[in-house]
Amino acid sequence: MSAQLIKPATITGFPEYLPEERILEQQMLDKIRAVFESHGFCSIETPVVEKLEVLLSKSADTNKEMYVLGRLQAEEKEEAKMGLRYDLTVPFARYVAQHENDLVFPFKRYQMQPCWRGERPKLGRYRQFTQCDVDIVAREKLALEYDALIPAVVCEAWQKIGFENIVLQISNRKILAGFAEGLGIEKVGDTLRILDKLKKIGSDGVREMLTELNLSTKQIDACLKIAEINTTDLSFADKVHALGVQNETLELGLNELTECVKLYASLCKVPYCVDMSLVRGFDYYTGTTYEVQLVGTDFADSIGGGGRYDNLASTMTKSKLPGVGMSMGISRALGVALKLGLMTTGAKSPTEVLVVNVEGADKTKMLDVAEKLRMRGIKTEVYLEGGKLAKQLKYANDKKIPYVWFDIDNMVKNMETGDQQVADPNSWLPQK
RNA sequence: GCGGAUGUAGCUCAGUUGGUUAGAGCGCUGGUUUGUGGUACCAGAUGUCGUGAGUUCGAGUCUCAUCUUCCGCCCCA
Repeated sequence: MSAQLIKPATITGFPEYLPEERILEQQMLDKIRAVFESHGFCSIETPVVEKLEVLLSKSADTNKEMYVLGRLQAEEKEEAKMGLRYDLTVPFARYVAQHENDLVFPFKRYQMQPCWRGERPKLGRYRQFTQCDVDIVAREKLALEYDALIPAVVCEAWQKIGFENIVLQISNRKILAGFAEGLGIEKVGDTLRILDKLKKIGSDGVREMLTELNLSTKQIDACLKIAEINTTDLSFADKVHALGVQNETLELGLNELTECVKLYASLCKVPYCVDMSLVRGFDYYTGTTYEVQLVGTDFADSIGGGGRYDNLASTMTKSKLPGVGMSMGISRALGVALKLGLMTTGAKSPTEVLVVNVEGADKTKMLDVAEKLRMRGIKTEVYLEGGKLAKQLKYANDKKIPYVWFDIDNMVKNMETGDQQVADPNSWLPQK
């Protein structure tokens, strides 16, 4: 009779959590939300699906591992016209362009939703992952101060959810771009992309790739020199100037970054590191760029990043809508933290109190006790079916429920210490 | 998509030069303990050895194919 059982399995890269992991994630999301809202950011959500023309509007790079969507009933040759969002920034740009007349600027929003990329999964890299983005978008001109505010808010959020040991990497694309221009390099974009790999492939690898780009040895030497600049104070500007390249964009970038870093340091105690090789993959960034890195672990990838984008919506509206924002890679951070033992899971349910069914107990009274506790905000469940007390206590223990209530004599048992004492359901409070 | 590995109980893994009933720890179930869990002790259950074919008297062990997962590249949270 039994046909071959289907092996229950998720598709690699699409994470799903056990209750205790999900509780951790929920707690993180709640705390992040609280931080964002404390700074006045409002929440929006956008559809998981966008038109391909929107998704590809700012990076026509079809090399990006993007999921496209079609219907099973579609005509055979019908071309895919929609896809799953790749990040939250591009849909946000569309949102702002579309609803421009209904929004109040500068528009401050946060968004916590999943994104999809068809990449090869590995530790901290998934095909579906949740991002928490905060962005500020203005009309015409967005003050530079916001470039400092955004990382301060994001770093505060990271700290609130238990990532104390982090560093903010910061740079400004105008510096590297202006520098390259000043050197007479034509393929500025490609050059920056290669320099971004410095930490990963080393100076020899970068030199090799830049040589393939037909840069002169002199140009390559200069590029490597600037990309290797790495400071934890404002001295980066002097170090860049010492390389002797003159360029207007370069100067603008240095001034912006100096102002930004100064303000950031006064807003936030999370250490920063000015890293000239930081460019980031998305080509829509036009100025400040950030990455958040875990320190003291083997995990080298960033857990978040972002930057300033002055023209993100330019393909969708004639209005000028400059913005700056950052993204927190919450799935990655959680996955890595659990894997590296930076965090451990706790309870398997939100229950704070389990009302147990002692033999001879009055079920109405049990439910009444539970309701009294709930009315005061204490999360309470009732072991209605009864049975052996040992089994009920094991249930509480397995789920890591901190308190058990014996309604028959109004005793509360602390499951951690084993202490038991008489309590009044109208006034008792769990110790947090 | 390309390159390199991996695959044995729910989990982490052992399994000698192919040899008969495939193991450990953890977890799980039950008991010691008729109102008290978590510790301890005792007992027990569990596997088409990833899948399919081949070599062989005999395959978890060898060969081929296929799939899966993992690690790089690409890309990036």
